[in-house]
Amino acid sequence: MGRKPCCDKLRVKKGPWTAEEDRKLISFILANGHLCWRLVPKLAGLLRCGKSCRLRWTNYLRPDLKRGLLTEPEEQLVIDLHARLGNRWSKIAAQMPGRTDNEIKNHWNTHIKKKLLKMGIHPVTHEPLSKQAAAETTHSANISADQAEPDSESQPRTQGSNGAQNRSEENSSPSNSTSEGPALEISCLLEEDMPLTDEFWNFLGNADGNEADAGLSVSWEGGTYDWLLDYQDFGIEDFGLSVSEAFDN
DNA sequence: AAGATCGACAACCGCCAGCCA
DNA sequence: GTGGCTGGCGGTTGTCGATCT
Repeated sequence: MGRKPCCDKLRVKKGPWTAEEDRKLISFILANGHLCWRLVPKLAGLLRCGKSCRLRWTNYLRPDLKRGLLTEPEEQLVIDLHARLGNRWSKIAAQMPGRTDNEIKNHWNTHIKKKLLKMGIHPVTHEPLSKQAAAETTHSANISADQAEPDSESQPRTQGSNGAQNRSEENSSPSNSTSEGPALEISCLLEEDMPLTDEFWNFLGNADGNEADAGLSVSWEGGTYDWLLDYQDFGIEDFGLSVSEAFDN
């Protein structure tokens, strides 16, 4: 297609972020907002592509992120939402303040999927496995145990038939074939997306040289932002301050 | 104690949608 | 209407610590 890469790959660093890079990114974004992500690494003095900066910020550095494993109620919510929405992790994450799509996706793949299989529930259709097995017996006999794991996600990846395309297929979620049980319980949550993100960015916008206006007085002079880096380890709740409270002030 | 294997999660890749000139 | 650019998404891979042999 001749599309230009999002960055000059030859001069871009890849791999795990260092504490120094994190500091630079946090410092820049809280001082300026993210402007255009493509410009962020340049202006912040980072040898990363804008995309990488955006991911690092949204998935790891954002101060409103919760850290640590999903709680039981959160896990149940993920299962319910997945039953209704399928692999639309961003939509699922939108219903769970402080959690990212990446985090939920990882947790699904490493924990919940196995948990559901153990419980005899198909992780994709949310149907009982026995029912699913009956439907698949015609072609699963020769497949190894791993491959036999009923999982549409392990189909050969054909770009264009993946999640990106699902986004334009509003009713492609597995819930179409399931009973309404959990889906009804959460239907009220799906009326509209959580507004948290916008408020958060408004907050950052206010931080444009005048943090006090945002209700949170943060000193960036002299690089005193260690408190923010600490969120990575403890989560914002551990400071006795919820994000919504911060916005309300 | 050392190497092999596994599991969890951070990060990357490639695609699409939407915006704008 | 068209093409380029950016942000955002989901799938996949890479890395590293934990556990096992």
